Amino acid sequence: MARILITSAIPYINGIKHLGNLVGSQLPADLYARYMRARSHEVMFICATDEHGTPAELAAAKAGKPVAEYCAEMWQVQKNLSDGFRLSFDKFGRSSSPQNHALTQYFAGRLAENGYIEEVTEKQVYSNADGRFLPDRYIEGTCPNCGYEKARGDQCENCTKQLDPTDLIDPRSAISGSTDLEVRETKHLYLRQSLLKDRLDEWIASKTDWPVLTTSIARKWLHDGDGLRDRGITRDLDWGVPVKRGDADWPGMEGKVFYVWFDAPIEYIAATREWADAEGLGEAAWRRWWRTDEGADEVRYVQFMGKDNVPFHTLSFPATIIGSGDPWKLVDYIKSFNYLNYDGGQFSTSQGRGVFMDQALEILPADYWRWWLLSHAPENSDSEFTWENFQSSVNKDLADVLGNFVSRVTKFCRSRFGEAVPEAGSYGPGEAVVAAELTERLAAYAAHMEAIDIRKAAAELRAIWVAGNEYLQEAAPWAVFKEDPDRAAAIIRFSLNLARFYAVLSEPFIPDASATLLKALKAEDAAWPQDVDAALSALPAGHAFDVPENLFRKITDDERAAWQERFAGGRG
RNA sequence: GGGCCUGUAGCUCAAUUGGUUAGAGCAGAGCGCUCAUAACGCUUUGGUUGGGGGUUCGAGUCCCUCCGGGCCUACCA
Repeated sequence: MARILITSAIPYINGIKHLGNLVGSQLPADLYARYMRARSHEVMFICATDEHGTPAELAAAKAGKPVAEYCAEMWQVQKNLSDGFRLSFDKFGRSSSPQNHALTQYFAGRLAENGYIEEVTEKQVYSNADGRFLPDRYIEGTCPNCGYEKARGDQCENCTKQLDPTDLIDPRSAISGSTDLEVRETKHLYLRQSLLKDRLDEWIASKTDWPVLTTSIARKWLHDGDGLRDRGITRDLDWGVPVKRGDADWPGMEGKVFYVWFDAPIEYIAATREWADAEGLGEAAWRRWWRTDEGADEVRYVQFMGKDNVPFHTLSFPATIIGSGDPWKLVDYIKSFNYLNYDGGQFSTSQGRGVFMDQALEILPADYWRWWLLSHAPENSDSEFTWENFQSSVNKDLADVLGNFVSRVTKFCRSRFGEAVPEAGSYGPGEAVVAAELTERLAAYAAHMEAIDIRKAAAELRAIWVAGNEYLQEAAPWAVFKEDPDRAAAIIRFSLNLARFYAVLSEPFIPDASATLLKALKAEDAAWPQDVDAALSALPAGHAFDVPENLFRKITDDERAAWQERFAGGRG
């Protein structure tokens, strides 16, 4: 048994996430966590909300609420949706937690002691009307290059030229539209990650088994221009972790907070501490996952994230950990994902285009989405959600192949033998062939899950389901029953055991259907099969069961058409 | 502008990292079965691997070039 630490990129607090966000980190992380638990490993699966930063403050203001209250409410909304999708976090924390405040300040203090923090005075645009400093992209104006009137302070969307906010003609606040802007001096802390460039470079170079997507982004940042640049880790905002040096005040930094991307990854650690605190456990309970001098040297740490998060997880966060000089656990493997597109374009929050987590659960149970999203996870390139594809995957894979297999076996048994596993007859060569095939497929399935090859694992699982229908067709118990009822009994006993076997193997992908099936079969043993022959005898002769309701219903053409229209966007 | 990824059957994706005749699922066609959610099984039709050139005994895979799609480019997170 091993110990596996799994973190999913933490979703931003501002609003409900869409299916692309879900499949980019939380859902595959959940699949992996469930699989590792099923294999009897000790798992710590961590997620949280990322609550700081300008967008959270603006969203709260728009909602007319104090930002703390807004975040607390949105945390609950996201927590409910996580539960709805059966995301099996051991802790769904909050980056605004006291634990994260303390740890973030601690890390900053350690980095300062070790010479990795620099104080820099710089000029930034301040909006008098908004009463705040404006991030570059919150300043709009006319592009000096192409004349586009809605160019942002960091880049012109029209001509793609990179800009400095002071380049803009007629600059105004993107928040209020106010032109009452001025340039003020402000002091910030910079993380001197350039000093760690060689160590990070060496570390990344050693990760030869990581996805290309992960390492190529890291290498680009390490080698672009003059190499890895230092990074500002503080902001002039109200909502965030106050800048402190450990427990001590930081002279000159009063009223400032740490930058969201400094405190967000630290929340992985802090959330584990939140878990330990909530469980009434001591310090050692969380530290054994994170401190290599306190047990974490035996931990395998795997992170899941969308490609936009890669630089922070491959560079900034490791720089924070290495720079602390403490034996904190560094990530062992990073699984990164491309984006999921929606029906020929992108998901769009502002245009209401695409399916969002709350809407998805309104129209269909979580398993339907989990299956489609995971079996089409954007691992190698951006992938595409279409309603036609979704409908055919759900109807074919879940309803026809798996659901109908369970249905035909349990109902046939009920009508011929009653609602208990039939006793007569014994397994023969036909069953041995299937068991041999399944032994091979089970090994392949496990190998893909270990390697986090999600689509391949899904394809293998489907093939395992199909094997049941092939067997049933070949064995034809409905015909055999007329001549040799004992033989038919053995076939059905084997098939009922296949159904239990499927419930166990499918749990990481479709936990609800798996639970429903196990319950109907009254199966006490849901352990991962060590031996396929043994597993296919787990339900003994005479074992009573219930015929379950259909595990999955089909999506009709009318529903598909209606949903396609409803989620097309255009603010309708 | 720079960097990276990507283009394979009507659709969604594979192809053991340069190795026989490029494979699956869905959709289409035919046959079979009647236990089951009009479900299942078997057979089968679909490809100049975006175009062109090159390296090699051998290229979907490597190189050059052109065309298309996407992401990143450090103050959104």
